[in-house]
Amino acid sequence: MAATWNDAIALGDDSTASHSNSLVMSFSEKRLPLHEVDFFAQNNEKKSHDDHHKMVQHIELSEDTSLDLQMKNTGGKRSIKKYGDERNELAALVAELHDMNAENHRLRVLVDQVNNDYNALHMQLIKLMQTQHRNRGDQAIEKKGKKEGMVPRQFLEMGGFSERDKAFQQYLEGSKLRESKSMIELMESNTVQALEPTKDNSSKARTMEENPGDQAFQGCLSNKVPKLNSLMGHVDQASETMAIIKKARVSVRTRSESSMIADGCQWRKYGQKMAKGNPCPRAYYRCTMCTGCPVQRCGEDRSVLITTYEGQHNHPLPPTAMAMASTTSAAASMLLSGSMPSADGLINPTILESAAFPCSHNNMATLSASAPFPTITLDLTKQSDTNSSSQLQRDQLSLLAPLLSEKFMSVNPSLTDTVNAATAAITADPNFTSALVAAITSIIGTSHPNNNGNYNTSGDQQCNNA
DNA sequence: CGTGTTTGACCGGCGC
DNA sequence: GCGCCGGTCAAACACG
Repeated sequence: MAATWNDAIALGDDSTASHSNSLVMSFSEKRLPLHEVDFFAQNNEKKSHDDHHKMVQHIELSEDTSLDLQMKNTGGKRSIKKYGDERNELAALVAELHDMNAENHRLRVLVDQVNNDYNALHMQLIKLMQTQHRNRGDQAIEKKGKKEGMVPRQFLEMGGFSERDKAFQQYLEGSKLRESKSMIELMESNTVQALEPTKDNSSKARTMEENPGDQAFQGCLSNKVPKLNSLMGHVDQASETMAIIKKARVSVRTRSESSMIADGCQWRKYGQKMAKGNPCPRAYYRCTMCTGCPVQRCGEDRSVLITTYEGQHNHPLPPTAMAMASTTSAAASMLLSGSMPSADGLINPTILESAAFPCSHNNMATLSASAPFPTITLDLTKQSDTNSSSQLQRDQLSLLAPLLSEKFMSVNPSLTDTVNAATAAITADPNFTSALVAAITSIIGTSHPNNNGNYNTSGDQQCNNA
């Protein structure tokens, strides 16, 4: 990584007087990375203004682990000096460098493994929720969600990610890689077991107590075990989580003459109310592409159309609606992940409420945990040009959906402060929200000519949900 | 006649 | 307990 040379190395040109680029490398008491050494040589080459002379300085490790500093001059190779006194020290540094590289590689493998495992578990959780969601009636779920309200923290978040972070942090604090690996494996096994409602949780807890090697992991869970157990014992946890997802809202603000947003879905108006403080009526729509689809929304204000998506489609969507649906769904998932309570309890809603995302030049995405349900708002009204330079197509927008989730995960080093994590998910990349907004706007812009505010009622879209 | 919209009534949550 | 308000229901109506 870095070399310490106490001796001044003078590389003088001995052939031509014009090539007086005496490279004086004074590294006394100064550590320079290798790339800086190389840059130093190249910079000096530029100063020479001599194109015929190409000087490449490199450090190579010979078979006897000696380190030679060589200079290539017009193809010639000349050994400058050997530093026998420094040989052992440099060799030790190189060995250390190799060790650190190997350790770095192991860390990369570990991180990749953690990410892969998390993704796999995430998919497993989604499948489980979908399965349970199909088995149970939507009405039962809605009633359940209404009665029980918010369920603390997504289950996978509790058992998996945050604990893995702790394990990784413990590794960084000096513990052995093997220990953290075993911890992670243990966490994953517990997470998987937690996803299986048939497991005996008490026996699992007993096993953890009997195993002294799991003390660390148990300590990690100590403050969360009540919550964990309370959740693990419930068969309806997936349904409850599904209810939360259904209640999470993604709000899109657009400027539109139409009373509806043309996003490719079929909407049926089932009510209209005059909202207090708003002269414009608020209309309520349901997705009619499938009976029982939980996605609903309302729009208000004539100049600024506010479309609020609530729930997730439980049926296949046409390509025209896929992009918007997947994006809003991912945004809702991200919102839920970020709105989950911390270890100290529920997040103070005012924190989320004030968590405005300073994306780009203006706040285009805002988080709101104001009652009754957490909402993420994408403000497209500040987009001056609906056909922005991004011009993302629908399929490209669909790629943004997993990006939303990945963004959240990648910048989520610790869930002890989930608000910061959710905020960082978007603010980490200033262009991300801009691209998202541009993509949604492009969809709206391209959809209008076909729909003209009236959605197709011909029923050409099939629904496989009986 | 089928489908979608309109609109007043109804219900439940929430604050005072 | 009461009233307000948001959300939903359902009958009446409109339209192709």
